[in-house]
Amino acid sequence: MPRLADHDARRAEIVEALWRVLRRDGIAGVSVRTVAAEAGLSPTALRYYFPTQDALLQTAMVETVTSGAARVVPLLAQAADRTGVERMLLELLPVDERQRADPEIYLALAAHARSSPALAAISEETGAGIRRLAHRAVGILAGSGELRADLDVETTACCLDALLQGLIFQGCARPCLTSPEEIRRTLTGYLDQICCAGTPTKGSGPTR
Amino acid sequence: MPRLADHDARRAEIVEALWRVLRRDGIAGVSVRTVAAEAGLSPTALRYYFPTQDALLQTAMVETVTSGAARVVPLLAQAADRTGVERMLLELLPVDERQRADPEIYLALAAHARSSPALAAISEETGAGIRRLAHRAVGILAGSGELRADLDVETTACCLDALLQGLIFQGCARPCLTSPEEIRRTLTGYLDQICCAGTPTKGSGPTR
DNA sequence: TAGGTTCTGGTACAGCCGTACTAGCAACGT
DNA sequence: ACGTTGCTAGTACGGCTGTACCAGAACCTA
Repeated sequence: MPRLADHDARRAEIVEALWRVLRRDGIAGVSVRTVAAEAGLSPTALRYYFPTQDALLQTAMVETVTSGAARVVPLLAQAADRTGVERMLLELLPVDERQRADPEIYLALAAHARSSPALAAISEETGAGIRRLAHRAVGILAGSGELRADLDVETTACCLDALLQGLIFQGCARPCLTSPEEIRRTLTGYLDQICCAGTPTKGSGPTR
Repeated sequence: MPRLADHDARRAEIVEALWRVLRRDGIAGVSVRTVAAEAGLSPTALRYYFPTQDALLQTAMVETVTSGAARVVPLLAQAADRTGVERMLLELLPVDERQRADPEIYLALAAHARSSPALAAISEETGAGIRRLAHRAVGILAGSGELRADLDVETTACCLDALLQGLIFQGCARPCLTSPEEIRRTLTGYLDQICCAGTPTKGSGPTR
């Protein structure tokens, strides 16, 4: 077996090229040829690794989601109070250039879901994941006693879920209107709303 | 001057055809030909009213936004307390089939903004409009004395803004996961959170 | 060195895209 | 009745799309 190139590494390179094109030109700019050119390959070479365009888009979206999950899950595991919850949730939001990529790609592909049932399924599943995350977050706050006693856990989790998705959407679709600082401030503000006033959480504010 | 067809009516028909295609097949299914066929016209006839595809997309998006605004603005004008605010905000969310159309179209076009600066501008402006609306809503609650005294108006408005956009995104992008009842419940739940517990708001408890 | 496998570049095919042109139809003013 | 004008259908062009085929280069094994 000659020319044993690392297939997974090659696929990763191609997916990253797709991400670059996607962020630069939107989903409309993504084609087999443009992505291949971005990756420095011929369309045929790309097709060797991804037999069809839909497969490419699918793995690109899955890769994006798992990338985000890889960042969040460890933080979730070690989060035990509001400070930990806030740190974890911030990792999900487009608050800096590095983290901005994932949601942007995710949104672009989610919008394309009507054209591809596979993408729709991934999008739905991602949404469910964020919802679970919101539930876990509220559960942690309830467990640590920081959640206001008069709040329903279920409803609060739904609110947090919607808030997160809204911040993601705003931060990606309208970066000019929504600065990272504002995203941080809004998340902190909401946690202030749902947490007991007695708990001194101000320390979690200045992130710098 | 013969055959004096009502241009505006014709344009409206075409825009509605575009909406139907957009909701059925996503932005990828929208082309001059498909929209023309949906409207029962030849591509040439369509081109007579919209000289270019971008113009068509632009007016479709503007029309969507103004359609939503036309529903919300009167409700905003007469909203003086939480009940009015809630009614107004519900008009903005995809809680029934009729109202689902606007946000769906808006989202699809917003996602396409990277390919068209004009769409991006409209999208940004729409976002600013929703933000203003959130501010007005919180302002009304503050004016009626229903807003919790310990809450910052500015921060609460940002939270409400993000929550609304999140609900819109969820309701449109993942209708299977987010039922209209849940959207209503989440909005009510959030208003419960930011309003004084003392104020007896209708059905603010268990929605069913 | 010969053989066999993995990989890649070039080329080709339909098909759809946006846009443009041109001829012709329908209706109104005169 | 007739020309003028508003409007529409047909057709065509170049370009880009996804996909497919095929010859050949690169490399390991023997």
